[in-house]
Amino acid sequence: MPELPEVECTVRYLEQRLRGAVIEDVHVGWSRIVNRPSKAEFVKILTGSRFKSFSRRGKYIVLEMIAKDSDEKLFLIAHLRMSGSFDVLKNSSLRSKHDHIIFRLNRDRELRFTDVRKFGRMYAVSDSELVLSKLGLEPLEPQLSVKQVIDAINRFKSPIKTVLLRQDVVAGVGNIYADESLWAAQIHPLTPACKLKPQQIEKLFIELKKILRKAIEANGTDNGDNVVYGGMYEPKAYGRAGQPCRRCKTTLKRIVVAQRGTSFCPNCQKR
DNA sequence: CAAACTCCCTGTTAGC
DNA sequence: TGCTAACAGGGAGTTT
Repeated sequence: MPELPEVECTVRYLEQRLRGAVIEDVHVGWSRIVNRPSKAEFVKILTGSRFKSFSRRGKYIVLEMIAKDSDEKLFLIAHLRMSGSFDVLKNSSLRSKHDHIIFRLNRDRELRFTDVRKFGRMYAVSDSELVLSKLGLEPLEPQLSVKQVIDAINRFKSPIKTVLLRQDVVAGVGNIYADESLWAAQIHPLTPACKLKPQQIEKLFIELKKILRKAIEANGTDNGDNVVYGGMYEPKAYGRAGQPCRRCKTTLKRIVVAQRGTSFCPNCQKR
């Protein structure tokens, strides 16, 4: 499932391929993916618009557009959820049965949104905050301080993994990088967040940033489900239950936390 | 208020 | 072999 690094890679991919491109037509094959406005409005607003800037907030892809005949701001925002991905292709190339939204572009190209599970969501809004306002701290934001992270995390008594997954606390962390950072910081996923010492949270924060940067460089994690662009990040904990810990050789354990499969090392991630 | 559960989807896998 | 049922999982919404 795409998380912060995979989304970041997608944004870079799109920026490379879509700079200056114009949307000539929009085809919506599965309406539920368009969250707001209505399907008809979505198509109408975006037709004739031009890509202006490319960014990311948490797991959201934020594309600023130049509207066709309006001075109002316009953002095309997308969330890949479980299995969504974007591709920019020649319009003559073969379509997949899971291509649910197709933006026809100038120069005989198409931006295609493919999503097997159909959980992905798109928004066309004049103010990006309408979609992004509830998001929490941006982990790779350079100005973000350790104190801010400690304050954000320490007030919860729920398990630290549950807190890491909350997008309104820290944005962009999902199941993969929650397990990875907890393993790296040697913290048990069920540790109540408020019981963590500031030093532990600092370590967790530092490891999380390291892992996210490394994963971005590696083009993300390839977990087979969604097609990311050849992700080469190799998880140390995520998805490795039953296999030996890379630090101590103990067999990694699988438990369920917040309805999510969780792998950790029972030896070096003690409660 | 937080925590737990439900729903949306379909490919994959386990079970019979 | 071929079928069905369980399962996974991000996040919004609902219930506890």
